[in-house]
Amino acid sequence: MIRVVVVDDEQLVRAGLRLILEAAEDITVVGEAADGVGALEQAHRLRPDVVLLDVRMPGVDGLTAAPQVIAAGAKVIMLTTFDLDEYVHQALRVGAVGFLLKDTPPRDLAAAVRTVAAGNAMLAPTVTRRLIDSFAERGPARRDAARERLAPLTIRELEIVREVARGHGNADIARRLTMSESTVKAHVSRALAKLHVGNRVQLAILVYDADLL
Amino acid sequence: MIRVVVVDDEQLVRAGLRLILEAAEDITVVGEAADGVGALEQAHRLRPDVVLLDVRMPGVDGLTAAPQVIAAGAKVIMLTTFDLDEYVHQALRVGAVGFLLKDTPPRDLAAAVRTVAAGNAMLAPTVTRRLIDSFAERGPARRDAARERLAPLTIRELEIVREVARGHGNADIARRLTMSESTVKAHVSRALAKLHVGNRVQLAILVYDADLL
DNA sequence: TCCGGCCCGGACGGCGGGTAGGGGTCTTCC
DNA sequence: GGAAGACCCCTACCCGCCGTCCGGGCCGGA
Repeated sequence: MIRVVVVDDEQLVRAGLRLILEAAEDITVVGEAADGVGALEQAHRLRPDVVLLDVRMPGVDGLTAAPQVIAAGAKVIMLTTFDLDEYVHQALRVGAVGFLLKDTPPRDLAAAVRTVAAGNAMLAPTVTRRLIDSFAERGPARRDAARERLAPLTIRELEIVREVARGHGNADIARRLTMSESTVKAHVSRALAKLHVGNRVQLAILVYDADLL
Repeated sequence: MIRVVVVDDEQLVRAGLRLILEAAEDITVVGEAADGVGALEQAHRLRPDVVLLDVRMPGVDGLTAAPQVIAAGAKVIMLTTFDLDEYVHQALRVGAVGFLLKDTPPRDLAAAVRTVAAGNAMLAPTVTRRLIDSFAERGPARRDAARERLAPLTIRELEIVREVARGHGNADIARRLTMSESTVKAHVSRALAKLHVGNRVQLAILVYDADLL
């Protein structure tokens, strides 16, 4: 049985959600709250599997409450009437695994709760679309290309180049890796030659593109 | 009526998909193909709204065919038995707006076709989950923070700092922006002071995080 | 044995970063 | 209207760090 808490400032919405969810035999609504504070309190006291959290609410809103609710051990599905980019970005960043519009059909809502409870994620189709778009443009296209370029480097060289990309000077790197500054210079120099770049900034750019922190 | 083409190397799978989709009254399967070449041919000839494309196929597989199918004006939903990260990344990068596993229930499959035809996107829950994860860690969190840090810079300083982040030397920058090398150095120096960083590599890192190319 | 990776030293030229200051425009305040 | 000040852009000069080139030594594996 999946235990759910619904949080919304409008009592009518809460009632509607409860009605929809209770209709499913494997879901039970164990609590309600009208704002972020109540949500957090219920999350700690009732230990629900899933919390449906309205984005906008008077007092502490859903977005600010979400991180702590998640920390309390619950999966969070955000609910909203409008899927503004700002909301979505922030919600997903703080760890929400669902983002639905309030016009979601009942059966999809129940399905979302099950999906999330199972450790997966569920987004409204429009949200999914935009998430894919933002992923595609920033995709791992350059990443693979950059890694290809970094391939000829030896282990040690790569290690030093990563330090370079962190913005450290040669002296710093020498200290961190406990070696002579001359050695660091030699490694950097050979890396520059292998990668056909002129200075350490371009070195850092490559490491950055390759996504190696 | 949503016009669909199904592409899979196994005839049995194609028949199954056709059966499922034809059961929906607003969907009609107008064509089938067994590989990427056939998919592209059908896409051009039949102009379907949606193409269901198997990832792995003998000959030209779905991933390589997808870009051209999309270019032909169809929405693409990728199908696969295993949701390997590599597949997902590549598929979404080339413009697929759906990614489903072959164990997707019939009604979800039809729903996915409708969703995609409406211009939105539909992913398998497990895929959505991992997409969110990769978004959260690489999200616009640092971007905004970095832009905040770069705020105190003047227009000109920012202009120069961006050149720095491209890996250009001071002399290069001076030539590009038609000013003295001394001037460039001064700007860089003041930028370093304002941002409280020690060298130009860290400067480049900030610009990179801020996503200003 | 030779080869390749990893480590070190020294010296040199050039680039990078700090400092000081001149000229320009705009606001503020008398 | 004019002076003071703030801010930005530009420049010249000095020095430390970076990058290169020359050495060389130590190890592991083909």
